[in-house]
Amino acid sequence: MANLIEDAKRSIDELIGKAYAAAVSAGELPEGGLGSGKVEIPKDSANGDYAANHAMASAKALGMQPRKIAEALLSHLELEGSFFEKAEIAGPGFINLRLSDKWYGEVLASIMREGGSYGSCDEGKGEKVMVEFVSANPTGPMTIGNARGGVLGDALASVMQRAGYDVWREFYVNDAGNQVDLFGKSIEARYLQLIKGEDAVEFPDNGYHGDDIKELARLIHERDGDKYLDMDSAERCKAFVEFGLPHNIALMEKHLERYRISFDKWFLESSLHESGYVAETVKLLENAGHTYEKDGAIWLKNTEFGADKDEVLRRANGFYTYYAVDIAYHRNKFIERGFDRVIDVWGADHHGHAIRFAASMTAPELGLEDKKLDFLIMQMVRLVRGNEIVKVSKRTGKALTLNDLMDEIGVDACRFFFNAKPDTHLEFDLDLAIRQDSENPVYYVQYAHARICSLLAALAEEGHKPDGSVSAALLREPQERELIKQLAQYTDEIRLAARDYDPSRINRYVTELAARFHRFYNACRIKDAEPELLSARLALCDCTRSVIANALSIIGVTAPEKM
RNA sequence: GCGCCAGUAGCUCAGGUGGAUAGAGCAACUGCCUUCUAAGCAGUAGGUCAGGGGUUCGAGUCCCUUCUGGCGUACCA
Repeated sequence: MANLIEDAKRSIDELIGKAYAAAVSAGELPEGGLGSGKVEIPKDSANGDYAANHAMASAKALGMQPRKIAEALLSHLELEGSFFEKAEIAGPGFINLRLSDKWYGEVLASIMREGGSYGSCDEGKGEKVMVEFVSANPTGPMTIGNARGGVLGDALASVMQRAGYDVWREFYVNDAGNQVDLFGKSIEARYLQLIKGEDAVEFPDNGYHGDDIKELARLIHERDGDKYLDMDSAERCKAFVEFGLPHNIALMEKHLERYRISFDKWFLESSLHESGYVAETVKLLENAGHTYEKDGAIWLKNTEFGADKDEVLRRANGFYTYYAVDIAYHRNKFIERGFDRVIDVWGADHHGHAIRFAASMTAPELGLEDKKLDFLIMQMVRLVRGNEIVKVSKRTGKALTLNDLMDEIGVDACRFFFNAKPDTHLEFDLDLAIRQDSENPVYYVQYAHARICSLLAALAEEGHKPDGSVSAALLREPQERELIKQLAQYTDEIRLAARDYDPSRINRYVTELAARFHRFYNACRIKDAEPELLSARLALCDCTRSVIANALSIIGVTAPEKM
């Protein structure tokens, strides 16, 4: 559970606090306390490893010039035995500090000690969190948008697990409602076309045009022949849905498994209808006076909760809307299943719904005051082929599927590529994707890992093995220090990725880690080094290998031993 | 119209709650393999941070405004 970055910052606060007290006793600084200064890592390491602005922050309170304060503090700064070996004043009054061997040694020691759990922290304190993601309609194959939502949700869940949350992954299956009816009608049309000929049967407006629907019709016909021909349409569609949905859900499960995502639960929308939970939830809102009737439908007075418009809960035809079902579903998550926090990963095409829905969920009768509902809205993936924008739609059936994508560029590249910052639009060039081989950063990182593995193997043959201890005092080359500093950063990176719901930080982190390793590798020979130096560098390599593998496992990318 | 997200190098994107000279990868150019994996390293070049105001010691970052792009504003989900 080591976080050497935070430890170093805290240590500086303490050292400066002590220096201030000493300076006050010596009569060099006035009493009254030091303002709350901030410790930062300067962009340019010429300004030290850490920079403290305490002197500047308390200039007003102490009635002195920042540089004078800094000088007084510096003269009483006791660095002996600390994480720092040197301190100096720079610029308007920054106190810049340089890390000591002790700190570097502690970084490597904690990695060796904690192994695969290095980087974890207990920020989450065991809070029960559900991450609901993908939740693609089971009416067709998953698209490239699901590729993004998939890694985003999965990597977020991983990052939060490591940050000490008790995490649950869930897929919500929309196996009821209008889209499912349409799905049944689409299969029906294809089925009848199969028998009567394409021109003899009209295809429904807004129907699903994809080839997968034709395939379902073909499978049904293959199994049961003309059996459904004379059946009542509603009954026929019901039978087709009962065939098509499980078929599609199984396929999604299979493709997501290939994509290295496994859910704790596939939650069926239909179960909320069957148990009467939707009706009960709507009743709850009705009884509380939050609804009214208009044009035969039941409306939620959503403007009461600050939303910009009201919403239909039950349609004039007696069916509940997705909106009512969503309220019931989230009530179920919090109340029935006791999650403290729910994070829904949704596409930007649902952000309007997210805002209004969040408002609805504040209805006091739902009892969610101390619960937290968050939305991670990811922007759309824009598909281009060269200069041409490719429009995708599940209905028109032109979408590039997740599975096609995995075939073309591989799971590793896919997961790495799509783990991008959620709130930026992502441009995906199909032409580029096909030749996303060596220019893809995922290979750069994997290469670093493979390089270390083969190095460790080669040295093991000569009898050299990491022995679990290391003298950081020997690792004084700038490339070695930069590499160790990056290793130390990992814990903080996980904490921030979890806090900001931005697992793409890990991509950037691990790419930089690989870069620093490559630099170190080119600058520092390991094989022919003096025995003690060799041993220290070997340990550094082993730590790097461990952290690269650790970080890649969050993104869901493999760490190959050979390339 | 209103709302959400974005606009940073030729391209794709980083830039924790304002800090010192705005970064990386790809593309371009120049070097480095008889020595641990060259899928690598070192270096050069590339910028009015969309435009305009403002806040302050200090703004890519905060506020206002204009422009551009994406998405939303269904008795679809």
